[in-house]
Amino acid sequence: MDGTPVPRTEPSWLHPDPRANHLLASLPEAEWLRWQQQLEPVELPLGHVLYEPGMTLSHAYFPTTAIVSLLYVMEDGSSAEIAVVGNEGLVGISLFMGGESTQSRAVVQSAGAGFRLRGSTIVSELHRAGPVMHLLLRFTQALISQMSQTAVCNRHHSLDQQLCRWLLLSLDRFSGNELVMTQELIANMLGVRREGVTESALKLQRAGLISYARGRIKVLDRPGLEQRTCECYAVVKHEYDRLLPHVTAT
Amino acid sequence: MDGTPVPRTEPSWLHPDPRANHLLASLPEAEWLRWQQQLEPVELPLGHVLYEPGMTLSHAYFPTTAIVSLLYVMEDGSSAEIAVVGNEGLVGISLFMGGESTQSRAVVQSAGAGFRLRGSTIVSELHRAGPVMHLLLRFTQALISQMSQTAVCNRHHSLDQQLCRWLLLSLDRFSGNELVMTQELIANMLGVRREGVTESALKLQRAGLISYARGRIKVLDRPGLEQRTCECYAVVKHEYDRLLPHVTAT
DNA sequence: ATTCCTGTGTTCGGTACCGCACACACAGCC
DNA sequence: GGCTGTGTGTGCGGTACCGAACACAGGAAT
Repeated sequence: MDGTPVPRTEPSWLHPDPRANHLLASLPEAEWLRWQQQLEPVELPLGHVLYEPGMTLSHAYFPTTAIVSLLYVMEDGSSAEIAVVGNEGLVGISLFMGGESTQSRAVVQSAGAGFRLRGSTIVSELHRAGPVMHLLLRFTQALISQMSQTAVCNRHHSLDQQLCRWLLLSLDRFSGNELVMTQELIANMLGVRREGVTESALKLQRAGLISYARGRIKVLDRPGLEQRTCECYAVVKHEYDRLLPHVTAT
Repeated sequence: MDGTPVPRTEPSWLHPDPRANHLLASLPEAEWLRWQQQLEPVELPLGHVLYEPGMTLSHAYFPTTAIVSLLYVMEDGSSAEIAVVGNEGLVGISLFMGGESTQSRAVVQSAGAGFRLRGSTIVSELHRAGPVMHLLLRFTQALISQMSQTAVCNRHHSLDQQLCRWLLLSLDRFSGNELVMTQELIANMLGVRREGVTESALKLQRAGLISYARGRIKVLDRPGLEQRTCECYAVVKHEYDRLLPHVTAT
């Protein structure tokens, strides 16, 4: 944790330092000062929907301890995760990309906190065509690579591998080794049956990589997961590290 | 076709009006004049690789009659298409998004012509933070929606539906109703077996929607294809129309 | 303790696609 | 004509996942 932690009276896990978000942390001093007063702390409870498909966005969200899924929900109700955003990024790129809306839904996958910023602030910042623009665009590029890899992974890899990838991606966006997440929810994210997740999770459990108990996953052997997953995880991770050097957590 | 078709001595199919590319066509007058002299006509033969994963890009490509696939090739050689770009867009967004390279490969899927522009020109244009920036970003947003939808489609829809989607997407980026494309190549794009494509194509043929003969697909009943495909096609098409109103071809 | 509910484990038949092998069909070339 | 190569059709067994049904287990409420 970098930045300047100031003691507060309110619980610190609720609104920690904005700079726990790596994008905010890597803002140059001048921009940081401009933004600081405008950042609005928000609580992001599990399942909370930041935006729905087609909805005009008003704010961009910078998670600090929360994890947000970009989910696509089909006409028949089945769904698939397009990408995950945690403290390494921001939710709501369509604000500055143009169009002001997406086809996807943004749902809080792991409860936590974050900050938000009015869309107009971001847009005007983009127009300065300075370092913030480059930061935002590089993050978008990283997000694109995650989406591409999701497409590829959905096509070619086994559920076992995808579950590992998903756990690792979530873990990277989360401090600690325990995720609060039912198999049912994971199945929604991956766009598969719950039973499939059960089976894959059992394999991982028997191999001693994780321990699973009623919605709490504890990761016991991270290297083991990395060994079982497909190349997709590493590709995405490298791309994030390359494009957002400040962000290198983990 | 908009723009101003001028008779030429050279074969017109080779280097038609740059403004056959809809992005170029929707440039404001001032920007168009700046770019015009810098646009370099290029021939894009079938199978030509515009860039490889990790390669630093020098130019952005604006197809006019060609279609380019953004393809991801895995370690084991299998592949999957991430998105298609034709005369509605440009190839090489990573030039201005930052990072200057992608994890994917850009391959000419249907031979034709196009124009290219030095990367530095695009970047400096972006820094003006004017209408061109918005145009480029809106196109990127449209491309993102295509990628997302590919991910979803790969997860949930049958090969039959995906083949229809693929044909329609290609058709939208192509004038005429005949594609030159072997089943083998389509299989590569969709990331499936060639035999699978054969079977699906047969169904379409028996239904009288297409006719297939040694690498030439003639589309006989476009509405029929639209009826058979999944929602993905319409979603992507609407998003392109919404974000790039000038581009509305077909 | 009993009940209820949520979350997890298990089974079974079905299907869509895979990998492989091979047969055929058309085109160009000699 | 016969040859060759490329593109397309077909038939196999195998497997990964689906849909549905159900059994069970832990925690919370009563």
